[in-house]
Amino acid sequence: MASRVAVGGTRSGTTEQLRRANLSRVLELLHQHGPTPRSELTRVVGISRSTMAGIVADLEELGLAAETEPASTTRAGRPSGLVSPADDVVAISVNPEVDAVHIGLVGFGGNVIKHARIETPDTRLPSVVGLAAATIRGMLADDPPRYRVLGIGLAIPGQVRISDGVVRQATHLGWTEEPITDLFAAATGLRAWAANAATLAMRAESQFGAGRGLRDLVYLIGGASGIGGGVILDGRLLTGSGGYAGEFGHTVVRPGGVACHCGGWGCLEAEVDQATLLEAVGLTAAEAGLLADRLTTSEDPAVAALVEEKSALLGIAVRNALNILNPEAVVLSGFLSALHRASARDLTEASVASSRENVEVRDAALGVEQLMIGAAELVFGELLRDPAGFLPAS
Amino acid sequence: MASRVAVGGTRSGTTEQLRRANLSRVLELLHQHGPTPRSELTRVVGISRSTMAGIVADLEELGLAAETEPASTTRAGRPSGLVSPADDVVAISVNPEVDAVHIGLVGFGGNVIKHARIETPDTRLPSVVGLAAATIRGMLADDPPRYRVLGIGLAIPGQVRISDGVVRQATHLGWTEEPITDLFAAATGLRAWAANAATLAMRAESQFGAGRGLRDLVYLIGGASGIGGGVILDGRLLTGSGGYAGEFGHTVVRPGGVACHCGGWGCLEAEVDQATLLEAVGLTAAEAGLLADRLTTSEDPAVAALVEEKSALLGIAVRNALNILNPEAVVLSGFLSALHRASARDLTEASVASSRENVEVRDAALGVEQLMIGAAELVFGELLRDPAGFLPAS
DNA sequence: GCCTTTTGTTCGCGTAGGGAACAAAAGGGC
DNA sequence: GCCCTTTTGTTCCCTACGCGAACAAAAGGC
Repeated sequence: MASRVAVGGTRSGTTEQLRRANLSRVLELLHQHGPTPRSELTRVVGISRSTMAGIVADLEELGLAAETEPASTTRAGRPSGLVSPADDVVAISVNPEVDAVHIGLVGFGGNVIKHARIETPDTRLPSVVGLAAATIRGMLADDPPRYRVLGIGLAIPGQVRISDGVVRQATHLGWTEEPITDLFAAATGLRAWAANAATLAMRAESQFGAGRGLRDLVYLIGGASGIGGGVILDGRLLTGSGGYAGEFGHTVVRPGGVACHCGGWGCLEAEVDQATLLEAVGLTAAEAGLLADRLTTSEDPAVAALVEEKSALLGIAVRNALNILNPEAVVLSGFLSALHRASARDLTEASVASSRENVEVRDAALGVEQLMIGAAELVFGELLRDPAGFLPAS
Repeated sequence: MASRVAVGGTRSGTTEQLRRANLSRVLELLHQHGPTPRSELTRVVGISRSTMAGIVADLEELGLAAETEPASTTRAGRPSGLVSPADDVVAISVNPEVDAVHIGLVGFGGNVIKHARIETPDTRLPSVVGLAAATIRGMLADDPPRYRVLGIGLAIPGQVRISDGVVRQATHLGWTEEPITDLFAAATGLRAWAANAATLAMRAESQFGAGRGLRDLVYLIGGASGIGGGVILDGRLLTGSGGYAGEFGHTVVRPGGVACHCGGWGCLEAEVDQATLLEAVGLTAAEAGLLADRLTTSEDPAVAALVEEKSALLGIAVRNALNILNPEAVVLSGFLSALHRASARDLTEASVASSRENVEVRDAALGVEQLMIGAAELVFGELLRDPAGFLPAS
């Protein structure tokens, strides 16, 4: 109903912002829905045919879209050209883990073109940067160059200050106050952006996964190191005043309960953790992928009781989130998804009736490519915000 | 940094939206900051002097602003005309309570021009509408007419469906599924909008009270009928997918605790209620205004213990809100403010460190006019969204 | 009294988008 | 197979908006 018009740069030219905003709008549609007939773009955006002609021409000139011959038609009337996002424009995704680095090449629409997992025991930052830079060079070593690279998106398991791309703390990797985007930029000559991995996982699910098409979404992800999450409201990522919103891991689910490393007691993260569940079914940390299956098939009554107890606690956190945020869906990922699938409990029960209407609890839909897509979204998001302003600088 | 350009109506004319957006922007500044020199408007909005001249001229022509003689100058240079919001443009506020109806006349900037409290034991809707309509006629009975009335804003103690202004349920007044805005429109010939009273109280505090100037805000209000609240994120009211976000009253603060009418157990609203506090210090419901004073001055150790217990429970709800939303401030109103002032407890304690940084707990700043201002904001909000589009129809 | 500073005003320019008229490309009926 | 209808692309002109330059106006300072 209402569209948003983002201001391009600091540049003046308010009439110019119109074109920038329209370029952004159209490219966003292509990114989200893939190849689309020009006539449909015209309808959806609600501008005149002549204007849309100019916009598509601009996008073609920028090399961001291509108009191909009309697809097979079904109705009468002159067929409309199919506008597709450029297939040679890519973002590079990097996700450092404790024992490996994931590196990917992702195009428009969350299309993962390449995905490599490079094992390494060395998590020191210079080493990781070097390894990643070499891998990236390898991926792009076509002659003539096959891809136009927009930049690098980094999914970091830790706190990241978005404004300048500095890793404040990534405990598992032993990084503190590292200007990681600058390091990657220097090593590769590409622009780089970084954000928290859980946030990016949500972003991926929201755009192309379980949250596709939803405007209001709560995301909860459970991993070895705790519980993270994020919130999308009215189609936009909730950041909070300091950028630290979405800490569902520290929702109180049992006042006076287990002490949490945050200094509180009874936090969701302290009360419901992956290690306890793994132990109950005899799995190691590396086998976390099998958790859902084991929890479901186990015939041990102790396991059933544990699932029941933990999912009740998760239910309290979900309930609070529903009452406060009234989203369309709650998406569970990681071991929380396993817990949810193993339990018969309706996690929305006992929420205020009006907030339960039409709420759905879903499991994450994107598999191992979740983070590659999320990290790439970080880069594509920059492009989509102002397509004409993004490119000339690269 | 980023300005928002709102789409006017369904009307086309994308270049026209620019002017509409700029009119909106400038009028919003006048509404929020009062009379402002034109040169300052030019600086703040960041457009050229010539454009601002046209915008101010448009606003004057619409009768929404007036440019007066230069104020007393202090620096060199040609003095800039002072642009003021029109002082004859008003919204009418209506707030039905169980034993009375509040009716007000409010101008730009939350300026309450008139405020009447009409006692009535009859809460049946037709009776309330009739009473209000008569009072409104009386307030506007100047000849020639003194005010230009934008419309009526209704602050309802109950659930309201914003989209069509239907009261879904107002238990205390005994209303169910009432098309209240239509009824008021028919009775007065004015346009009407309705919303939940707690939401409007927050809106008032956010614009002109304790939350003035803040972009991220959590609001909690405690009244005789329970605990309500709302959230402002990135300067915008959080509505949720169904419009029922902000139900802090049903945050779980003691799992398995007191049964709540919502069907759950241990909700904040069930665990912390006004009646219990009033009883402890020997006040009646009508004397709720004295609560903060009595709680503070009481020397009864039982009262102190009660305050301690209840504020600890409130703290859990606040903590959850902080972790999930990371706001700049939490504003407490009604008896929650009384409880907060009587307690020495830091309500932000035990939140995740990063979410506590720079968070402030404040008490509501607007007094009895809070709801009059909030209800008027409902109407002014419509005007400000698209000044040129709003007026011609009225 | 003149200079500087700041702001309002006027005028012409560039750009974006709308709309009408026409052209093009498909299907459908006879 | 031809003509009509439908839908869309294209071209051209018009309008609205905002910018910027040049000039005018109104204040303070020396």
